[in-house]
Amino acid sequence: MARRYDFKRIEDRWRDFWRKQSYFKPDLNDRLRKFYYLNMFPYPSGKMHVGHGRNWLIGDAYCRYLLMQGYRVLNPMGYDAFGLPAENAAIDHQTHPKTWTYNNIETFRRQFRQWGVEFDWERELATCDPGYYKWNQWLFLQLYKNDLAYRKDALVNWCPGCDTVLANEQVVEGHCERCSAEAQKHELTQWFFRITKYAQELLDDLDQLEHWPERVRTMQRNWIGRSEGALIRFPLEGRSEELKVFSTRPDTIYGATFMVLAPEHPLVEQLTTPEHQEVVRAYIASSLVESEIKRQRADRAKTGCFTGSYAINPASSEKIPIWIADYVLMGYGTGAIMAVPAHDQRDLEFARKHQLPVIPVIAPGNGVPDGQTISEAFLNKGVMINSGPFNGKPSGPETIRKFIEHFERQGFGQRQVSYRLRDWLISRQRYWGTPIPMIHCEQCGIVPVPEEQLPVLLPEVEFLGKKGLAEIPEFYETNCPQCGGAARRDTDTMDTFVDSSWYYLRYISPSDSEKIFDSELVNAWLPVDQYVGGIEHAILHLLYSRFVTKALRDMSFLDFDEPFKRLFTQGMITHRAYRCAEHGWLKPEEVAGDERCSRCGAPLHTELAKMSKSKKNVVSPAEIIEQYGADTERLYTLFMGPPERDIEWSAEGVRGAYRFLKRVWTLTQDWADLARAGRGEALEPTGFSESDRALWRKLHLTIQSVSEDIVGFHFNTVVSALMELTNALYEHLRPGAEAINRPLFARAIGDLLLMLSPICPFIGEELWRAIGDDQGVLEHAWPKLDPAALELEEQEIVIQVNGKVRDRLRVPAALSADRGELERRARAQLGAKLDAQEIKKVIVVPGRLVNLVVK
RNA sequence: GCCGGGGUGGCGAAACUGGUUUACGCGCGGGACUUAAAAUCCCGUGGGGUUAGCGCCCCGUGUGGGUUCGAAUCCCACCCCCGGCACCA
Repeated sequence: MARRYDFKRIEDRWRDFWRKQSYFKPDLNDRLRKFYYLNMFPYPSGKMHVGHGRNWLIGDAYCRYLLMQGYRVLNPMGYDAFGLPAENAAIDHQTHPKTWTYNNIETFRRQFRQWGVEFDWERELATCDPGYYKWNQWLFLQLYKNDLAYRKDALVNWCPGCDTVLANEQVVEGHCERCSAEAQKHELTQWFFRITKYAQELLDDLDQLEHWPERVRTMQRNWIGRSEGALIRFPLEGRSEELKVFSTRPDTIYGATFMVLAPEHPLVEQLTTPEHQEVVRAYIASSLVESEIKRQRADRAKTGCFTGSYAINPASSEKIPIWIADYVLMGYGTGAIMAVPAHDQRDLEFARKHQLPVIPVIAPGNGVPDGQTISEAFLNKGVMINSGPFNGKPSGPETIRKFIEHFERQGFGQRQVSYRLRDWLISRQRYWGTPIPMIHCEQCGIVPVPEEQLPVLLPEVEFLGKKGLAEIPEFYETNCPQCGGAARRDTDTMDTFVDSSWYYLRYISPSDSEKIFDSELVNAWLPVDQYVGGIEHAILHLLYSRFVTKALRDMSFLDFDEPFKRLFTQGMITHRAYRCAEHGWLKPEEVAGDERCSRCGAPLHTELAKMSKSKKNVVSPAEIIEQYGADTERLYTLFMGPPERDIEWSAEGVRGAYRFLKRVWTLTQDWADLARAGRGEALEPTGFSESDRALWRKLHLTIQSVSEDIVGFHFNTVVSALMELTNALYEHLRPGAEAINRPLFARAIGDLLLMLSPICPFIGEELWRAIGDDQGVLEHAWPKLDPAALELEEQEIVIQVNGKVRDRLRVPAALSADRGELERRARAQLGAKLDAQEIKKVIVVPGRLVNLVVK
């Protein structure tokens, strides 16, 4: 009588069904129990593999659960569609980035449908749509108006592979994060966003984000890199200018025996005396040629040269030489330092190399160190020496504070906080991005495009390959909005991180052509209640979004401080990859039994890697769905391990998931008549048999743990709880139909199906109908926990001797909290074994155990 | 070097605020069904010792200590793995 589990027969029906229903389309005016769930929108890059699926399957399961809990769920979808990769791919595929991108979007839509992943499709957006990037430009203009966007000359990271500028964040260990080419330094005039203005708030507010993973907050803290210290002005010998330095150790100023400037420092030229000019110029030239990576290697020799000029140490009034060296970076602090070799390892190395004096100013407890001979800078606490009025004081924060007060009184320094965070460079010299809405006029200078003229459209040209807008006169030739004269458009496009820094706001009113978003609705629906995405965005995207939110708040467009209330970062799905020395990366089917190449028999190199075409270790959802169905992929993806962890895809694991679904299918189909009959009958716990009570309790234990675990993203334990309940049902049914309590059985199997549905919605809907309900699963309330069902009649109590389990005891629940009774029973049960031993102490944990401590 | 996370069976992993370690699944072994295989179902499965057998004993959550009647869980020291930052003054 049981029909086979034929997933192919059922899946399409439900795909169509969900698409027709309005479950996933909330009315935003209905704000009671609202929930804004958001996955980080994807870059449409061809086809998604099962690793990409994790994010969407988590989200879909979570939202289906929320719907059954009665939430108004907003879960929209869009595409981060601009950017370099689209352009590079378009070049490779001989097509236009637009064609390529929209084709991919179409593929993504098909894949979501296959997975059974639903969204509010009416809110779908793509950042490359003029209706979207218009507001990107508008945002730029607002930032510009508020002095948060500005232009400056900068030595920028230049990628020779991609022919464009990179943000600091896109340079990983000196290489382009995209194409791995070694980054170079170029001087260009570029647009920046003044994110540093918010450095302190971005740092402080991390403390409020208690529902963010600790490691993400830590990464952001590191990235912002706050350090406290002092800004100190050193007079220059024979000049009116001063040299400013930042130091976190102003207490060591008496030990500052020389100054070091970054080679790019603006004062270098003036400070270099004629007799040193040649050497200095040569040094600057050589250090500029050095790439950033090489320069930032800490183990490099400390090269540098003397400028010929001197500064006056404002504390000691000593004359000290000014050097330049490339271990001092122009981008941090003031680009110049006071060097205190006795208490800074880098300065010490430099001093030794160039025979500069070393004066200790903090002595450890055991005597005064000799500046001539020390080989390690002293960084610990001690007592101030050689420091004028500060001699004898203990070093430490208190003394640092006194030093700074001293500087302030003397007028040569003050407290200062410095950040590692730099302003956000957003200019890109490529085609496929949002044009920056600015016009350069010879007469009027830089003029913003008037808002009513937005969007500045990307020209519809035949794609030019690697060139940018600067090669398209039809685009850049324009008139000045102020004087009407001939002028030139800015030909840079924006970093795509600008596009993604506010898209979560746009979903609220995605097709509004009058304004960027509806402030009133945005304030009602945001912050996003739950944001989910990959850990790779821990810094860039999340920091930029936080910045933009704060900037918009300060411009009164919204009224909250942080965009994402909760954040969950899912781990990567990896897969074994095989490589033959002779034949390169191999597909799994080209690998012979004992990890040898099927062509040449050579032993293979194997590694666990992120799925990628190049390593040929991609698992395609289409294949899994063809063979086992979408529910199996969904189930396995959520069951394979804790979602925040990286994990290896396993073909055997997939089969296990499939086996479980078949068990649920068979169980339900075999007993569907009984379940249908039971649904109409009254459920009466007082009349339960012992076996009924056990099932009833198991059901409610399952409801309890499943509900908690979904909210906590512990989908792996959700699935195992459902497996346990299924096993319990099989067990319960073994004696045969006569003994079955029909309404109980109907309830148990119905609740099982309801709880399985968020994860496996196809089989859920199908079997839900099979047991006699004609309403959609999502129209049903989530099973309700009855705490009374969890109570036990009898409890098992562990008997321990000296903390080791020796026996067990069954007691009526009523007695399980009775310490005296438990002890009595434990002693009685263990009686004989104990006789020779003296019981020194008895510990009773009600409801759990009795521990007899014997001599 | 600094910061964060982690280390539990053959494998992926469970274990609530210290209280029965190893749930659930994979794999493996045995059995049933079958002419056979697949599929399915049932039983077993941390290591070692002991027993004819029921059992019983010892060891066991990276290592070494500690706190406690009792530690995967708390404390100290250390080792290893993953991630972030790092010549940032």
